[in-house]
Amino acid sequence: MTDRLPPDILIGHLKEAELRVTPQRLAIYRALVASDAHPTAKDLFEQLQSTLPSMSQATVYNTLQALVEHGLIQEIAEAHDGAVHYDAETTPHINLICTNCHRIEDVLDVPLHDVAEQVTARSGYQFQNMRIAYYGLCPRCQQTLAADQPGE
Amino acid sequence: MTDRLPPDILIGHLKEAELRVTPQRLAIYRALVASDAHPTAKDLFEQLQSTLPSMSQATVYNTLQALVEHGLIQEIAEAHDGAVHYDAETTPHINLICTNCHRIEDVLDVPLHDVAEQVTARSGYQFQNMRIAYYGLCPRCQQTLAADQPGE
DNA sequence: ATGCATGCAAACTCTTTGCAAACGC
DNA sequence: GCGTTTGCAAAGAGTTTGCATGCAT
Repeated sequence: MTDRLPPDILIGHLKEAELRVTPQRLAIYRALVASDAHPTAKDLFEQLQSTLPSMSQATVYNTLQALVEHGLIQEIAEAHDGAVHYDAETTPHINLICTNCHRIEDVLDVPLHDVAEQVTARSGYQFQNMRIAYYGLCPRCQQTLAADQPGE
Repeated sequence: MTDRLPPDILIGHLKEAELRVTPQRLAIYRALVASDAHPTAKDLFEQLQSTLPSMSQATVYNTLQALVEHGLIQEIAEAHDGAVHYDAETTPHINLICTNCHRIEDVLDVPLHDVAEQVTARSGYQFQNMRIAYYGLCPRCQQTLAADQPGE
């Protein structure tokens, strides 16, 4: 778009945040950016077992915490499953959460600035971020449930 | 406003939900409806210690779970403090979350149906509920932080 | 070389569960 | 009286912490 995109743009993000570039951090960050499943710390830990067998759970938690603090990723706690999920998409957007299968999808193309501006104007808060959790049944689960319970 | 409000409207809600009306349930439900602080289970437990000293924490957790399942209250997990907060306001609205003092306020008068409709149309999801978390600095904390750190 | 990051294990918090006694309907 | 709800205590899950070793800068 502007310059060429180096293959290690994530390394650049880490350096700009003044975080040391360790293999663990880079692997966690890469896995999260590559995923669209909004994984938990445990998900990432298990996924990276094959690549970094010696990595500890604490490192995953510490790293995710560091990335959040430096604004590189965001937390999602809206899944109501007791675990914090993470999201590499840091701009305000909508999370679609299926109350049956508990998957989380992103909706990036519904504009939210109007809502944000209205809230800012009325509340006097200084805007930092916004997250919308939309709870519903995904199309797949609608069909499944309709088939299972024809009466309801 | 419309009719007279009977003092035990909450009892009616419990009965409509086919939940037995126990002193513990009523006290928890009342405390939550009366509060605008979006308390956690532990908050409610501690608050009700003086009224119901024999009540156990498990009862608070069980009761809140039952109230959520029957649609009388809602969970808020967006505070990112590791605990689930609860809200007696069950219509879609915006939660204003101060990232400095961690208080949660409601914004009830910003319309959200447009956003909900757009998402429903694009996603094919069957709408159930929506929750908006707006993160920012409340006016009080803006002043406090400005005074503490004049350079930033 | 300096000091931040990692790995390990224990600790901590929040929440859930099992079971007997108590209570609402 | 029947079946749900409570209270207690223990267990469970997710996350954090302390400290010595290792590694990025």
